[in-house]
Amino acid sequence: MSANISARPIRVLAIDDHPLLREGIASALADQADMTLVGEAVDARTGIEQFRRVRPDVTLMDLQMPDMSGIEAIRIIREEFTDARILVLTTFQGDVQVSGALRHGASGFLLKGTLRKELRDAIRAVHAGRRVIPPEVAVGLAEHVGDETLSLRELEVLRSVAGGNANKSIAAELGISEDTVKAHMKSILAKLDARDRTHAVVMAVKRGIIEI
Amino acid sequence: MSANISARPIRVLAIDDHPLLREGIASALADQADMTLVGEAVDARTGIEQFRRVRPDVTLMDLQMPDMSGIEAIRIIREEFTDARILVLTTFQGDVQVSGALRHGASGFLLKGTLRKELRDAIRAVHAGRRVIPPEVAVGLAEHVGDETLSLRELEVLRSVAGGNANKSIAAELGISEDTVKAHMKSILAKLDARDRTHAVVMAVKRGIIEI
DNA sequence: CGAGCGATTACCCGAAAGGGTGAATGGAAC
DNA sequence: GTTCCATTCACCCTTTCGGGTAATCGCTCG
Repeated sequence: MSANISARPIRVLAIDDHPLLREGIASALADQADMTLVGEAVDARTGIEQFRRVRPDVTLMDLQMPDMSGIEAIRIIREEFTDARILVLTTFQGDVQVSGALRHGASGFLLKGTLRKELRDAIRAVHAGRRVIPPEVAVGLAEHVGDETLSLRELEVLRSVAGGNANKSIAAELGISEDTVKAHMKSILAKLDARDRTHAVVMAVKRGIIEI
Repeated sequence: MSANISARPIRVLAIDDHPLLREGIASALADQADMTLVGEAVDARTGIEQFRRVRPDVTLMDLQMPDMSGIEAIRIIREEFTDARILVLTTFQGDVQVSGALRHGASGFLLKGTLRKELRDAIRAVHAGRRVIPPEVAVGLAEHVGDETLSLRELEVLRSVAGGNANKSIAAELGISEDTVKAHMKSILAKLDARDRTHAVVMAVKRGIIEI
């Protein structure tokens, strides 16, 4: 099944703030003739710098990193290098994170429960221009296709709600009337199909819309 | 710095459902003369079985596993083997998870951002009978020492609140009066120092008291 | 056995939430 | 320019929430 037998190996860059996981990736690639790990980075900023320097064929990227969201990093890289192949390596963070990453140019996903062989197959597939979406991720995505997204203002309101603020406080915080906050809340509840503000926060966290 | 130069090596068991991370652990231990990986398991059940079979000196255990909480697995192992040394390898899950693991016999913690060297030093320290608590974990713990814990009933109520249920629904669900639910809510808000039910759910999730 | 605690219920009260409806503004897209 | 949409605000109303206070019951731990 190994492609690239005689061709130059697939050059891989790993961007992840978990040293032991990077170690595992290195080990999974070490004995493969058709791929080689050409760089590692512990955060998004150095990851992007590394990308510019080594120009990897495939980049493995974590979504949660200390300095910047992986999605933002993907956007920046793909803006500069349109043909960059980026595989997101993460625990499932909700459909919104996933669709955001895909929208900004990710080529696929790998859950961290991935086996060595699955990792290697995914790298080859992505390098060959295919998309890699594990079934559980695809299902999570499918559950919310066509859902309306929250507006920026609605996100601000929802984050404040998650902080335990009443509509009146949120109104003061955002410099708008309480009635307006209520209007936003109505829209938020409808869009998230939530029963009350608490449920809305829970749904938003589950779906990767906000973090707490 | 390596202890155990002439003694028999420290026998290590790794229980974690992330294959690549286990690979990283294996790789970090591979070139160490004074320690050896004697077993691996992907879930708590087989992890406990493995423990009984190989009797490791030090066990590395993830807290989130598919079949059983790592804390429960720690309890079971320590009930049978009082002198088992267990190192919890996890992303920080909130003070309640941490204190629960310590209470049930964990010897220490390692965040998944741990370096190879830190992992090896921690294994040696735990094997020597010391506790290993990273500063950030200790700080998280310290912030809530002396806090009252939620009763079982309060947990049931809070989980239902997180599901978007009104007090009246919760009352029906639990077969008690709405006034009783309100009484529990008052206690929950006080114990978690939360401003409203939404805030209470957020705090509880952050602190590892409930999962969503 | 009394003290303490968890669980239960009741009542009163004001504040907050949320549903319905309608409407004005302003910017972006077409 | 007109349509679409986010944002803003208002008024109505009922339901729910949350604070205060007090009491009963049963279990456990000194």
